[in-house]
Amino acid sequence: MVVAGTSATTRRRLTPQDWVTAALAVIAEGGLAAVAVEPLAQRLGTSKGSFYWHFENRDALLTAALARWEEQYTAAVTAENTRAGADPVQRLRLLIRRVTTLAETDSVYVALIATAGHPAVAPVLTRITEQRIDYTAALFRDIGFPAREARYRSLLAYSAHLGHTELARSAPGALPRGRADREAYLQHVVTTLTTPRALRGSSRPA
Amino acid sequence: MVVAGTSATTRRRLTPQDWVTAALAVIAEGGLAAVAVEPLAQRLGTSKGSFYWHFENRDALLTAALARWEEQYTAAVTAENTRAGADPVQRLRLLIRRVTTLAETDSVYVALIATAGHPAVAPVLTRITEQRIDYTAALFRDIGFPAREARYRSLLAYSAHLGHTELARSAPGALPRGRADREAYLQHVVTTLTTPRALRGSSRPA
DNA sequence: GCAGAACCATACGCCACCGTATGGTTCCCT
DNA sequence: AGGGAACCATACGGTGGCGTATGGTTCTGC
Repeated sequence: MVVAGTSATTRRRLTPQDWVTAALAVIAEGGLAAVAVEPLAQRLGTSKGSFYWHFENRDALLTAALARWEEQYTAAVTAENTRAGADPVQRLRLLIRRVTTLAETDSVYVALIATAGHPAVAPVLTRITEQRIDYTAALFRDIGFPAREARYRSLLAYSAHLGHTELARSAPGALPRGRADREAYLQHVVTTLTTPRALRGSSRPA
Repeated sequence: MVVAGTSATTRRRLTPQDWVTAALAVIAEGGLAAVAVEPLAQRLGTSKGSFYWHFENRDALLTAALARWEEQYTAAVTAENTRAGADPVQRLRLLIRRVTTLAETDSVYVALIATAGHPAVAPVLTRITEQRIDYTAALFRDIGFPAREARYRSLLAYSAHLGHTELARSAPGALPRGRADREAYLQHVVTTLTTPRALRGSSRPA
C-alpha cells in the first residue's frame, strides 16, 4: 500500500465522524427514520460490530449527527451574513436570498422540520428557530422599525421562509419555474417583507 | 340488551368508517407512522381480524383516511369562505384568519405536511396546495393586482401560512403569546400581505 | 329458527430492525 | 517480534409490526 492515513477512498478503519457523515447523508435522502444501523453499516461497507464500537446506540449517532449539522449550518449562515457589510437593509436582503436558496439545497434541514417532534430534533430546531428570528428581528430594528413591528416582521419573514422550504418539497410545481421568474419572485418577496407600509391608518387599497 | 343499532358508545360491530376515524385520530397524535394495525385494533377494542376484513391492507386504510380528511378539510375552508360576501378584500382577510387558526387546530394537516414525501400523502398535499394557491391568486386578482403580482402574493401568503403552521408546532414559544398580541400580529400579517406597495420604482426605505 | 353471510379472535410465519456476545483482525508501541 | 488496545465480523435473541389462515360468533333474510 502506498498511501496510509485517513484520506484514502477505501479506508480500512472507520471513525465516528464517518458514521455521522453517512447518517447525515441518509437523513437527507430518507429522513430521520432512514437512519438504521444495519443499512448504514452496509452502506459503509462494514458491519454493526463497528458501529456499536463507536457509538452507544442509534440515538447517540442521531444526536451526534444533529449536533454536527447544527454547528455547520448556523455557522455557514451567520458567517456568510455578518461579513456582508454594515448596511442592515443589504444584510437582510442577502440573508433572505441566501436562506431561500439554502432551503432548496439543504435537504437535511427539510428532513428535520419534517420530524420536528422527535426528542432529538426538537431542541435543535427550536434553538435554530429562535436564534434566527431574534437575529432577523434585530436586523429589522437596525433598519428602523420599532421593536414590536420588527418582531412581527421577523416572524412573518421566517414563516415565509419555512413555508417556502415546505413548498419546494411538497409542491415544487407551484413555485416559479424559470430562472428569471424565480428571481422576480424573490425580488417581490424581499420588497414586500422589508418595505415599510404606505399609509398608516387606512391600509385599504383602491 | 336494550339498545341496538349503530350509535351506542359500545357498538358491537365496526364499519370501515370507524377505522378511518381512528386512523385520523392517531395521525393527529403521532403522525402517519402511528397508523399501525394492531395498536389501532387495540384502541378500538377489537383485533386485526376485524381490520383485515374491512381493508385490504394498511395502505388502503391510509388512503381512505386521507381521502376523507381532504374532503372535509377543503370543504370546510372553501365553504366558510365563499359564503362570506363578495368583497374580495374581506374574503381574503377572512381566509387568512380562518386558515391561520385552523393551522393551529388541525393537527392532521400538520402531520401530513411532515410526511409530504409519502406516496399516499404527496398527491393529496399537492392538490390542496395548488388549489389554494390558485384560489388565493384569484382573490388577489379580484382585488386588482395584475396577474403576475397576484400569483407572487398568493405564493408568499401561502408560504407564510405553511411556515406559521410549522412554527406553531416546532417552536410555539416564538409566536406571539397573549390573545391580544396574537391578534395584533395577525393584523400585521394581513396588512402586510394585502396592502399594495407604497412607491413603485424605489422601494428603499429611509 | 336456521342457513349463509358478515364480522371478529387467535395463532402463526415473516421481515426489519435494535442491541449483545464473542471471537477474530489489524494496528501501534516497545 | 509480540502483546495489548483498537477495531470489526458474525451469530444470536428480542421486539414490533405486517399480512394470512382458520375457526368462532353474531346478524339477517327467509
